[in-house]
Order: sequence, then structure tokens, then C-alpha cells
Amino acid sequence: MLDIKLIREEPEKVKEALQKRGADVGLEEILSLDQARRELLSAIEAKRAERNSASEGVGKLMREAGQAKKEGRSSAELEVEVGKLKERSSGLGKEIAELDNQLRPIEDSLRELLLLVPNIPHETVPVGLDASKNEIIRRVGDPREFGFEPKAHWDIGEDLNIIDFKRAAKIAGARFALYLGAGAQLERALINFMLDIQSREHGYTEVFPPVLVNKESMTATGQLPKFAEDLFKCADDDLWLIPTAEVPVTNIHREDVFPVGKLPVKYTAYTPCFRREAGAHGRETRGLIRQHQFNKVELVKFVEPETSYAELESLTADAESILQKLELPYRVISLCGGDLGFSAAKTYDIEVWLPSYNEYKEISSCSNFEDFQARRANIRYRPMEGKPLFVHTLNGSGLAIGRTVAAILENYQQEDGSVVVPKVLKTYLQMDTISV
RNA sequence: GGAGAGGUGGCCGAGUUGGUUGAAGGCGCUCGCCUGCUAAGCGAGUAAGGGGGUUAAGCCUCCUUCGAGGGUUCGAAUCCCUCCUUCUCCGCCA
Repeated sequence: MLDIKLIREEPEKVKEALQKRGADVGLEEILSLDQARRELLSAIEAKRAERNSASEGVGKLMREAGQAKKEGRSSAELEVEVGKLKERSSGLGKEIAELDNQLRPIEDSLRELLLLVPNIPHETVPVGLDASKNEIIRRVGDPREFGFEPKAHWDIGEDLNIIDFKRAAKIAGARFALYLGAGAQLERALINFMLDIQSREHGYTEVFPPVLVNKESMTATGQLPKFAEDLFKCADDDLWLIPTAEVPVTNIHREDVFPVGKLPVKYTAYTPCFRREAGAHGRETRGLIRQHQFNKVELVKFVEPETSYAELESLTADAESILQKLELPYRVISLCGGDLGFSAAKTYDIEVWLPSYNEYKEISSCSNFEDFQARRANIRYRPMEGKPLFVHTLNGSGLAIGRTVAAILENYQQEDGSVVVPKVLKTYLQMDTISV
């Protein structure tokens, strides 16, 4: 959520910034609602002040009247005054209620509209409206030269009998995977490996959160209200399946104020993730790339605003380190304005080389949300002096597990159909190669 | 799911015959005094959000908030209703 003050004071600047991401947001309605809200509020508050003082007067006079009676004096005059004040106060109460009834729908629609406004891109975000304008930041490692025709990971998986898409479809439907034997073990090994690196070497605190969350949590991180159709929802409860651990982990600190000196706070979490993939029909239907359920190790940071862009660089480096250790070739790109997610101010995607696609494929997305989520979730910190301020939140995949499995199978495949296990995983898997 | 007891400021914790209690007291924190240094002691300050005014920073003023939402009342932390949540006991259960 953007700061209403920013919209109020510099609407042109906000509009311009949002155009950078191709979002045509009608700020006019927001501005006029904001104006109406403040006018009503002033009127209501003036009347409340008046009513409060009248009510206070009632209390005072009643005490005086009680005192008078005790002393045997007449309290009749005072009681008349009390009656007048009560009447006045009561009348004001009705006026206030009336104005309140006008105010409420205005505040509701104002908030509704504000929740639909995306974040403002950072100044370093490349200009452009689609993926073709994304900027390549760096490449690490070279795609391997195969001396044979490399297979796609879904064929490798089925040939080695470690991934079964047909049975997964029978159990649940399209876009699900059933891992078997070494495949299931590889998935589990990667989860452990990534959590170990991020928690032991990079200082993230490991957490394991709920994977069903309520509406408030989904709203805080920006999935709701706008993207409900991308989510799985429980029919009889206000519970939603998380599309990423970002949701429950960021919400750990919803409504919190971090004490002085506590930041940065860093978490890593493994969770399954659930996405409806509405609108993705026919795209990447084969293999592990686009699933309704997939595993992911996530990195989440809460930081002070001044440091957030440096923290984005280090968070991205933390995610990259996994690919380096796995010796998988990848590149890092900076998303242009039009390709940016709703809540993000800046995003680096990390893309791993996939021989079957003959291109780099997203395996991690690392973003700085600045105070966009913090404002929605009311997450603040206490600076050395002054009032609490909103933190900046960041997160990134470190990494998506299924896509990592796909990358390992494809990049480490041998001509005989077996797959060599990456060096760093050998102790986790207790095997050197996966073969039939 | 059933029964009972709670949910108050950064933390702990008073406050139920409704009325200077936005909230005693304590802890913590900040500033000052005291002190050879530290500790102890003394004094003062210390919630958040939002409106309006004014300013160079600052400040003034009003409103809202005692789990959330309704209700009663001139007036509610205090009374009533609904919901959420925590704890204890019972039931159920991986």
C-alpha cells in the first residue's frame, strides 16, 4: 500500500512512477475520496469535542447536585442544567452518527482502492513494459556442451522411474508430480541442503510456518484482494493455501514494532507452495516447471529503509550461492517496470540454464518491497530517536526445489541415461549417481 | 467440541455501585543531579494512529484506540450481545 500522503501531495509523481510499470491507476477517485474523508472527519471531530465537553459537564453538575443535597441545599436548578446538557449532548450524538454513516463507506472504498494500487518501481528499475526489456546483470558458469542429444527432465525422470506424472494426474490432476525413490530423496536432500546453507552460512533463522493462512495475512503481503483467483481457498473456512512462504513468514511480524537495534531480522523457511496457475493453461504443461504444488526454500528479511537495497544485493547473492555450490550455470536479470510484481519496488530474477528449453529459466525471484508490505501489515521498528517507522521487507527464493531438480537432472545427465549427483549433495543423498 | 478463567501502554500489572483514569504502581528506556569510576540513590520525561493550525527544526490543539465488532447511556476499560484468541480441566485425535 502506498502512503496516502504521498498520493495527496505528489499525485503527478506517483502517476508517472506507476506508468513505468504500465499500470494506469485512477488516482483521481482516491484523491477525491481522501478529500471528502478529511472534510467529514474534521466536522465529526468538532462535534465530538463538543459532545465530550457537554458530557463532562453532566458529570460535574451531577456531583455538585449530590453535594448540595447532602448539605440540605436545593439541587433543582442544577438538575435543570443537567437536563439541558443531556439534551444537547444527545442531539450532537445523532448528528455525529449521521456523519459517521456518510464517512464509513468513503473510508471503505478509499482503503479498497488503495489496496489495488501497485508499488512504485525503484529508480534503478529498467524502463520497459514486457520481459524483453529486462536487463541482464550477470552470467555465472557456462552451459555444458553435450556430446549427445540431451533429454528433457520429464523424460529423464520417467526413464529413471523417479518422477511419475501420470500417477500424479490420477491422484490429483494435471500439474502435480509424484516423486519416487531417488527422486523423492533428491527433493528432500535439496530442501535440507538449502536450509543448512542459508541458516548456517548466511545467518538466517530457520522457521517452519503454517501453510494455511487467513485473509489478513494474504492481504498484508499483497496477494489479496487483487489476486484471489491465483490462490487455492478452503471452502468452509477463511483459510487459504500459501503460494509462497513469504506470506506466513512476513506475517510473523504483522502489527509488531521491532526494538531499537534489532534489525535486520532474517528468516529462511521451507514450505510447500500452492498456486492455481489460472491463466497459464497450456503453458509449460510438461515437467516440473509449473506445478500446482511445489516445494521452496524462502528467504525473508526485515530491514531498516536505508539498508534495504544493499540487503537486496546480499539476499540475491545468498540465493545465487546455492546454484554456485550445485555448479549450475545461471544468470541474474533485473526486471523492468512492466514485468515487476504487484508489491515489488525492485526484483532480480535468477535464471538457471535448462538444456531442454535451450534457455535460462526462472528459479528464484528476489525482491525489495520497501515499505509497501510493511504499511499493509503495520510492521515497524523503533529508530534511535523519534517515532516508530515502517520497516522495509525483502524476500527471495533460495531456491525453488522442483525447478532445481529439473536443472540437476538435465545438466548432470549422462549419455547412458543416468544422472551424476552434484558434489555437494553426495553426502546428503549417499549416492554418486542416479541410475535405473 | 463441552466447562471455567483471562485478553489493559515497550514489558509486568492495578482499575467492574459507569463520570478530571489515556489509564495507579513497578520494570525497562531517555535526560539531569549526585558520585574518583561502577553500582546504588534522587528528580524529570517516556503509547500509537489520525484530523486541523503553525514552524526553519519545533510546537499547539482536537479526535480515536484498554482483543475485534455491535448495543445500552448525556457519558463505557468498566454494563449487555456476537466473534477472535490465550490458559486450565474434560472429550477427540496424528
